[in-house]
Amino acid sequence: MAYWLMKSEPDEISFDDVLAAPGQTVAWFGVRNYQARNFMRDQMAPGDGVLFYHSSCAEPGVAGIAEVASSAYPDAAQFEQGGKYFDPKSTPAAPRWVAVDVHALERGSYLPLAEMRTMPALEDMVLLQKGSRLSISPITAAQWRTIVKRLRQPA
DNA sequence: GCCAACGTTGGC
DNA sequence: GCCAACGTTGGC
Repeated sequence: MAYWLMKSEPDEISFDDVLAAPGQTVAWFGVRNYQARNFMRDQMAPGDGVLFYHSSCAEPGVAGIAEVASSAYPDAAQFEQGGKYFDPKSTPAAPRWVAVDVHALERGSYLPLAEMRTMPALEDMVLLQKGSRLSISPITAAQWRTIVKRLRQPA
């Protein structure tokens, strides 16, 4: 059982969008970074905890709690010629990029990035390190507990 | 819109 | 294999 923070631009897919999706589940595709891909391919397993993070928006932060709902499978978007996520170097026989399904569980009271930066228990988070821009990053069990507890506090 | 930081590409 | 140039990310 591992824990992850996954970034999404809410203009594209917000946590509420996932809650509203059939089965409260969406495919997490379009990752085009090897480190993030390797986490999905090699380490993610169904049931892993996910913090759903909103990036590139007015107030970045953690919007809700989710879980990994599948193991990694080839990202279909890499084969869609002309599409935003097309990769000419990928082939169906040797797919380069993978996706996983993510299932939304619980919307917390929003935890802004600015507040995360004030929490000593979170100072080692990959997300908070200078220059960090990984779209998927591992978090520790202790960080997970701290954030989930905070998300569950009434606003 | 700016810009720092990072990842990738490609010439050599 | 080096490294400069370029593209992208993402907070502010």
